[in-house]
Formats: sequence, C-alpha cells, structure tokens
Amino acid sequence: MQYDDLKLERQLCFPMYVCSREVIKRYKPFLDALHLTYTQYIVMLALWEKDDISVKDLGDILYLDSGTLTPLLKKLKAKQILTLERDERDRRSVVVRATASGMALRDRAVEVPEKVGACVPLSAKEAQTLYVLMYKILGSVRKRDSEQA
Amino acid sequence: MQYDDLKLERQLCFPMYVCSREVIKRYKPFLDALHLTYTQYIVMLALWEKDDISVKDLGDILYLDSGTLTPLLKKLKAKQILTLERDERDRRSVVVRATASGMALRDRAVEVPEKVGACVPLSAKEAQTLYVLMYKILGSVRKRDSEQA
DNA sequence: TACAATTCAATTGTAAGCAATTTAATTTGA
DNA sequence: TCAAATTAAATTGCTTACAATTGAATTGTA
Repeated sequence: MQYDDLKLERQLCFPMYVCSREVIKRYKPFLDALHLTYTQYIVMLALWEKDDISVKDLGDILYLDSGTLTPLLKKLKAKQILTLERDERDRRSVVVRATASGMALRDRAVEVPEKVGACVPLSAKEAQTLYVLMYKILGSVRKRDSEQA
Repeated sequence: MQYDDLKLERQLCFPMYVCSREVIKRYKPFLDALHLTYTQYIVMLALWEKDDISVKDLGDILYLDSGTLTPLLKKLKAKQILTLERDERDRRSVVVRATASGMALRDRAVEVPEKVGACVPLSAKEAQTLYVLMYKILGSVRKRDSEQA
C-alpha cells in the first residue's frame, strides 16, 4: 500500500522513543528514594565520573544544552549536592562540583543500575547488541554536529 | 571499582534516551514543513491507521496518557486536522477523527520516514535487530502494566 | 435496583527539552 | 591593537511528559 511506510509498526524511532520513556519510568521508584529525577541522576553520574566539569562539557557528555542544564543544576545546587562557580580562568564558563553530600549520594545510587537492569528482559548479549547499535547511531549524530561547526 | 556500575558508558538506558531525542531532532526539518511536532506526528500516524479512535485507545497505542494527549489533541483540533467528539454510546469516551485536511496531510507525510531513515546509519538488518530488541523490552513493560490492573 | 468500584477525560502542578535570543567574555586576525 | 567573530551560560517561550487528582459516566454486584 502506498502509505505502508507511515505505519507505526514500521517506524524505528517510535519504539526507541517509547522504550526510553518506559525504561526511565522503571527508574522512578529507585530514584525517588534518592530524591532525584532521571535527568538529575545522569547529571550526577557524569559528575561522579568527572568532577570539576564545566556546564558546557557536561552538556556535551549528556547531549543537553544550557537551556535544560541551567535550571536543573540550580535545583541540584539548592539541594546542596553540587556547587556552581564561575571559572576564574575563563569567566564565560561555570564549573560544577559535587559537594560531600553529593559524593555521599553515590553510595546509595550504586544499587540502582542493577535493580533497573533486572526490570529489562534482555540477556547480556542482547543488551550488548542494543548498546552497540545505539552508539552507532549516536556516533553519526555527533559527527554530523561537529561537521556543521 | 566499586562504582563501575554507575559509569555512564555502562548504562543501557542512557544511550536509548539520547538516541531517541537525537533521532527525533532529525525529524524536525521535515515535520516543520508539515507544521507538526514529533508527538503530533505519531498521533497522526496512529489516526491514519485507525480513524474513529478513542483518546484511551490512542493512548494505549502511543503509550501516552490523557494528561499529554488532551492538550495536544486540542491543538490539532485548532489546526483543523482532526475532530473531537463525545462518544454517544459511552459518554466517558472522546472519539478522535481525522478531517479531510488531516487525511490530505498524509500525502505530504509519506516522504518523511524514508528521509529520516537516510539519516540513520544502520543496515536493514541492524535496524531490524534494534527493532526486535526494543519491542522485546516494550513487551515486558506492557505485560507488567496489565498485570498491575 | 442501589451503590461501590471502575473507567475515562480533563485538570493541576512539576520537570524536562529545545530553538532562539541575549549578554558577557574570550579569541582571532587584519 | 582593536574590532569582528566566536563561545558559554542564561533567559524566554513553547511543547511535551507524567503523577496525582477530580468529576462524570458506566459497570459490577450484593
């Protein structure tokens, strides 16, 4: 049929969009206990790996812009789990740092991935395949962005 | 290391979340031409496949609730591409129908999937693998929801 | 039949996302 | 050197998402 390409079941983006949202919902009970939303959680993941990071670099890692990050970081600052300071060497930049209480949160977060993983019915091998394919897509996305610049 | 599970590169949800958003961005130029957002677009995909559908059934297909759909459908109604009417047989329900101009939009939308597909660097086989894995996750999500009810 | 439970859409309030613009700071290069 | 271009964060405005609640309609059942 001439409209077959428009069938929902033919779309690749649609299950990706739904899957992402549904899996994020699985995080909710565990993240509620930490008083974090999913986006706040991945910001903390990035920060736990690389402290003393600029908003810009955080955005590059998480594929988020300052329009999303600025208000979110202000909320996390209000929760006292991170600090925001102008970079003295380049005053355009703002440096994000986890506080002691932000670092302490890490010990409670460490259970989260396994608990959520248990909700996703893929074998290790399937998960790995999915992972590789998504990063293949992301690789092309990032390349395209840097080419435009 | 004891915190290895918290590394961003170990997460499965994170690339899914980013991938979904980045691919949706690829739709933007094509959907702008149709004056549709991505969510509005998938609502129309569902409607083109199954007209005369309740908000509830639309939500089941798209994994969206009335909190998202109600305002979105009102916008599409204002654009005159669909109508919203109480179901006379069950006045709790609201029935969604594409208008003539909503159906006409389908002819312009038919190019979209191919154009976006060209932006995603996966072979047909890889895309199929990705598709199967995501529906495997969604299958378990849906089952869990219906078990709760 | 009554009435309790359920269902559906709508509403409310909160938190993202993101395009586009603005402002301040830095870098480039003529 | 100094003006133009670039960069970074913040802001604005708009559109989702979604949990929780509300209110109206329907269903199930004692």
